[in-house]
Amino acid sequence: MTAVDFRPEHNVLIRKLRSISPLSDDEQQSLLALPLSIREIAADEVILREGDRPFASCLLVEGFTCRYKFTDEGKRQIFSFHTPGDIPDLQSLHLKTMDHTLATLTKCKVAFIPHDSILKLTRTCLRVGDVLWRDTLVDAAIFREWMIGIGRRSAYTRIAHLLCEVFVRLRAVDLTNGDRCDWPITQIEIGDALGLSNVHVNRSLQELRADGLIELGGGSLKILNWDGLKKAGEFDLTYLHLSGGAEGVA
Amino acid sequence: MTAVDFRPEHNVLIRKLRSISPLSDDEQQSLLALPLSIREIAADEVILREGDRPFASCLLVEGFTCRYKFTDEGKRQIFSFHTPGDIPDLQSLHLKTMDHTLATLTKCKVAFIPHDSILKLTRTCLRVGDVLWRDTLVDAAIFREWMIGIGRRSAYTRIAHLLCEVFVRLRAVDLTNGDRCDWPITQIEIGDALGLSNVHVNRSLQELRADGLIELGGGSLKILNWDGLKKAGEFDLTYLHLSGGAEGVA
DNA sequence: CGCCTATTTGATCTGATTCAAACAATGTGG
DNA sequence: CCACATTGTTTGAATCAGATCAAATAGGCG
Repeated sequence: MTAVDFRPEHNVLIRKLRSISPLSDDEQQSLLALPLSIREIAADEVILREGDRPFASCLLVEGFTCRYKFTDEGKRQIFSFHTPGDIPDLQSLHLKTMDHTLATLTKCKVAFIPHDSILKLTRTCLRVGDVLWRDTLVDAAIFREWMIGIGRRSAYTRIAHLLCEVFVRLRAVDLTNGDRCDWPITQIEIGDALGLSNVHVNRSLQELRADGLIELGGGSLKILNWDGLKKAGEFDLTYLHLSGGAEGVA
Repeated sequence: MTAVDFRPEHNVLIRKLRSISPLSDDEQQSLLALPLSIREIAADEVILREGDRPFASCLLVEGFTCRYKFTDEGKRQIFSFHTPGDIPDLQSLHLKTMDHTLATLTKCKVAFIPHDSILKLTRTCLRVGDVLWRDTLVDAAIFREWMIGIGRRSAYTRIAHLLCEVFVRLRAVDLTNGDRCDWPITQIEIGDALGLSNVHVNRSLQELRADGLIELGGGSLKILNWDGLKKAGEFDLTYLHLSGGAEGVA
C-alpha cells in the first residue's frame, strides 16, 4: 500500500519511517490514527528550550530545524539538522528534561503528537514501537558520524560529508529534484554544526566549488559530481541504516 | 528490593538500569531471568567489528570498553567509554549492521545476551523495554555532550569534562571509592576520544594537576577539588539523566 | 529604497599538531 | 629476580590548520 494522500502530515512521517524500515499496511494505518496538532512556526524560533519538560513530541512536516546547545563561553554547537518526516525531539518520550534546544531554521510546519499517544501506539503496535526506537538509534548513529568529522577530519572533508548526508536524507523522503535540493542552512550554521568558523566554512566551500563538486547558493544545492563529493567527504551511507539502500544521484 | 547477590552479572545490569530509572521488583526479576553467556576477554581485543551483524548484545560486567571508527586517513575517533553495567552495543538490537567497532580497553568480563531474549523481554515487560530504550537515549545524550566538547570547547575543558563524566558514571554503579576511581584510559585514548593529540592531552593534564584539581596516574584517578573540576569542565550532569540525581564527591 | 543579514576577502594570530627523542613503568621469559 | 621488550608518558622545537579581527560586498525583503 502507498500511504494515502489526504493527510499530508501523517504521510511525511510514514514516508520517513518507511525509509528506515518496512511497514505493513496495519502499521501504517496505526500511524495514520495518531492525533496531530498542526502549527506553523516562523524561521529562527525556539520550539523547545533546554530545561523544558514537554508532554508532546514534534513531527516536522515542512521546513528545516536544528538542535543545539551553548557552551559557557557562548559558543554554539549544533547537533543535528532535521528535515520533513523527522521527529527531532522523539527522545523526550523517555528523557523528560530537554538537555538541549530545538529551533527552526526556516519557516516550518510542525505537528505535535502527545507523548501518551505515542506510548500507547508502542503498546498496541509493538513493531511500530521498534521502528520508533530504531529511528532514535539512527539519530545516535548520525551523532557518531558527526563526531568523527569534528574530531578527526579536515574542514573540507567535514563539509563535503554534511552536504552528502543532508542530500541523501532529503532524497529518502523524496524531497530532492534530480541532483538538486533546497539548502536553507547558512555558512554560520554549517560552522556551528561542524565546529568551524564561518570564515573557514566560506573558504572551504569555495574549494568545493572550485573542484567542480557542487553549486551552492540562493538557498539551493546542486551536486555536480556525486562520486567526487562522496569521496571528498569520506561518505559511506551505512550509518544512516536506510532500508532501501539506494545509491547514486537521480 | 535490593538486587540479589548470587548473580553478580545480572546484578551489575540491574544496578546500572536503576541508576537511570526506578525498577519494580517484578521488573528486576524479569531481568534476572535473562540468559547470559559469560566470557573473559583480554585487553585491547575487538569484540565486534564494523560490518558485523551480531545476534546478541554484550553486557559489560567487569573492565572498560570503548567504541570507535577510523577515518580513511587512519585517524581514530573513540565515541564512548563503557563501564560495568553498560550494554555498549544495545543499538545492534535494532540496527543490524555494526557501523563502528567495539573493543576492550582492559581485561574484561562480558555477558552476551541473545537479541531474541532481549526482544522477548521488551514484549513481556513493557516497562523494561522502555528503560532499555531510555538507556540508548542516554547514550545518544552523551554523544551530544561530547560533540560540544570536541566542536567548541578547549582541550583543557574537554578533558576536565571527561574526567567528571567517567567518575560520575562509575559512582552511579558504585565503583568509586570516595574521591578515587580506576582510570585505565591512556592519554592516547583520551586524545582519540576528544579529538586531540596525545602530546596536547599530556600538557593539558599537567595543567589540571598544577591547578590542584586531580591526581592521575598508576591506573587511578583521584579528584582533589570536585567543584573546581566541574567548573573547569563546564560539567552539568543533567545530560546523564540519572534517576537519583546525587551530586558531590563521597 | 534602505535595512538587515549573509557572504566574501584580507591580514594576523594561536591552539593544537607533528616530529623527534628521552624517560618511566610494566610485564615477560629465562 | 633481573635483563629486556613493550607500551605509555614527558619534554622540546617547528609548523600549520583554522580562529579571530576587521572591513567590504552582495542579497533579500518589507
